[in-house]
Amino acid sequence: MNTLELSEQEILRRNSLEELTKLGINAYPAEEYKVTHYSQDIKEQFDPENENLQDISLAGRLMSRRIMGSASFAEIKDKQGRIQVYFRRDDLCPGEDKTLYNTVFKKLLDIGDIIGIRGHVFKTQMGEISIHVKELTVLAKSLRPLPIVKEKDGKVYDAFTDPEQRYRMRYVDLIVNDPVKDAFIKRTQLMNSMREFFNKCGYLEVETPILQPIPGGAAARPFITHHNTLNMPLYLRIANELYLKRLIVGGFDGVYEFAKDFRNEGMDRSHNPEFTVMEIYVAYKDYKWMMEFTEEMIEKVALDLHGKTKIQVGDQEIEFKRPFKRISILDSIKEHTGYDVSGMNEEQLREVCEKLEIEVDESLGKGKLIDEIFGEKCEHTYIQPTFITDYPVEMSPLAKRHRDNPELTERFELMVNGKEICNAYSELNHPIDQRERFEEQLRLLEKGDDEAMFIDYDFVRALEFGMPPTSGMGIGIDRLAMLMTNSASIQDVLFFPQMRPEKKKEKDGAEKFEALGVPQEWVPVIHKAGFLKVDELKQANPNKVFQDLCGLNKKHKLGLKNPSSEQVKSWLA
RNA sequence: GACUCAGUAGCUCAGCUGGUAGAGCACAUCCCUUUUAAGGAUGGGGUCCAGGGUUCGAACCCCUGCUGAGUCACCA
Repeated sequence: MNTLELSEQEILRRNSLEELTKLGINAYPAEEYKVTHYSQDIKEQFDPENENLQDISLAGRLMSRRIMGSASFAEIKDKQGRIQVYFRRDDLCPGEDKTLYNTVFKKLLDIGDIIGIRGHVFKTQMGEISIHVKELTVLAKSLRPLPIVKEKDGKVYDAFTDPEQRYRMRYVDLIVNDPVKDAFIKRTQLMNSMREFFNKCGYLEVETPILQPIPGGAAARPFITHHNTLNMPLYLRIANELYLKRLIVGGFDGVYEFAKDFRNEGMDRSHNPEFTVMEIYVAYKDYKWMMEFTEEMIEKVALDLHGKTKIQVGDQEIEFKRPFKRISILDSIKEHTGYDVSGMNEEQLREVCEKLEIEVDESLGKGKLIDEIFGEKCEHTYIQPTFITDYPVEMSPLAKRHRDNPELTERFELMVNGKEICNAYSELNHPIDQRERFEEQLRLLEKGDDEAMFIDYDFVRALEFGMPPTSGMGIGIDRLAMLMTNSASIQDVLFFPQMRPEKKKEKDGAEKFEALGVPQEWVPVIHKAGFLKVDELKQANPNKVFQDLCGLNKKHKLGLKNPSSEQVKSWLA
């Protein structure tokens, strides 16, 4: 890489790396570095009375430095957090040679470098538990400057906030913004908590195909890919429901999967093209049982993560203590709009939508119309966890008909903070009914509903062998993680949210410039001057090019022999 | 996809009605043996997102594009 492409600070760090090498120090050593303690443990365990922790070693990233002549303070960040370390020249370098302190530590190390230290723990006059360093080892040199974030009394200064940079360079975000790490740790705890809950019940964690010939189990636009050997399209799964139910047919009584699903739809702060859903299916249960099971699971998650059930989300306090409120979707609509839509036909529903000023288009069937009304007028009002139950059969092609009303299904969704996070039913196990419902979806598809489900005949075949009565539930892990970590955006609970690729400026290579007669060593300088392509250079004013090049040569002390203005003119000719 | 806002030093941000770019932190040089977003002095660092236009003159005004954010649409 040509130094012209680097910032001043990057050049300095590369120079420091060379200096280290010259001193015989490998800035990227191969050996294991023995770590005996971590920052937080030290702070908790140190007892000045006992004079414990008198020979410890620790490794991490250098986060700040305060150099005062022959003594210095620095902060090291390891997996547990930050701890202050104290360097004194004559303790680090007891002999005549003070290079390690004067040169290596003070001049050649930078914020961001990864080092290992050995020494004893003590308390400073200011009362901060610190490590007095006797041995210093360079473990990895950092060649790029880190954003410097400072904090005092909980107030953060110069925070690294640009969302684009934070998401594109999550590693930097994680290094400098401490709370970011916590959210991701909580996310993993959340999944562990659920897993523990399911395993205790004896349910089996399984894996099912991500590449599916028929994208079933949900209504959504899939990603399509192609398998070369089979020479057929394959879809990235939008749900794993149909596969898990096949396993119930096969005789497993309880199966669950934490699944990455993919939907080729819009992106915003609660949608990412790939996201994580947990789906669980339990034989011989119904949706009423599943509601209780879900409550218990979510309450447990809240307790495991926060030690309490009341959790702050934005400016709302949400109480996850059981039991949650329950209301049927039709009652909810009646409550919020005054309209009793039960038993209405499509036309009547359209009229209601019109009166409520809800925009609907021709392709919508009965189920979708009801869903529109609910989504528009009711959904956002459910801040505290609420089960919405008994959805119309048209919008639930995989759910069993309600035991009391064949127009409805035994289904519930859990609403929290105005959003759906969970969806469950008594699973439809009547193969003939299932086939008919799929066929109804096909009619919707033909009508223009591009989200209606595909027909999966193998799934119907499985049902024909007989599936026990089963209840299934799916929960959006990202959405739940957002709630549990008080994150406003899904991007805050995904390490690497989907982004547009970074654009690299195209530039012509050296050979194209050399063809004009430009000496090779001048090509990077021309690039630096802003002429990335031969055509751009040719259109430029030769005098300006000449002056720019000489200027850059001087400014960056490149030590090149300046071309004559005639030579420059000849390049552009 | 529509609308709104934003893009200036490594980071956070100023920059008035258009007049050759500023601060804090970071960085460099020097001084300083328990400091606390710790110091003091001095200094270096910029394609003001890109491209066009208006103008004697554009970081600033206009147009187009790129990227991101927000609102909406879409998303059972």
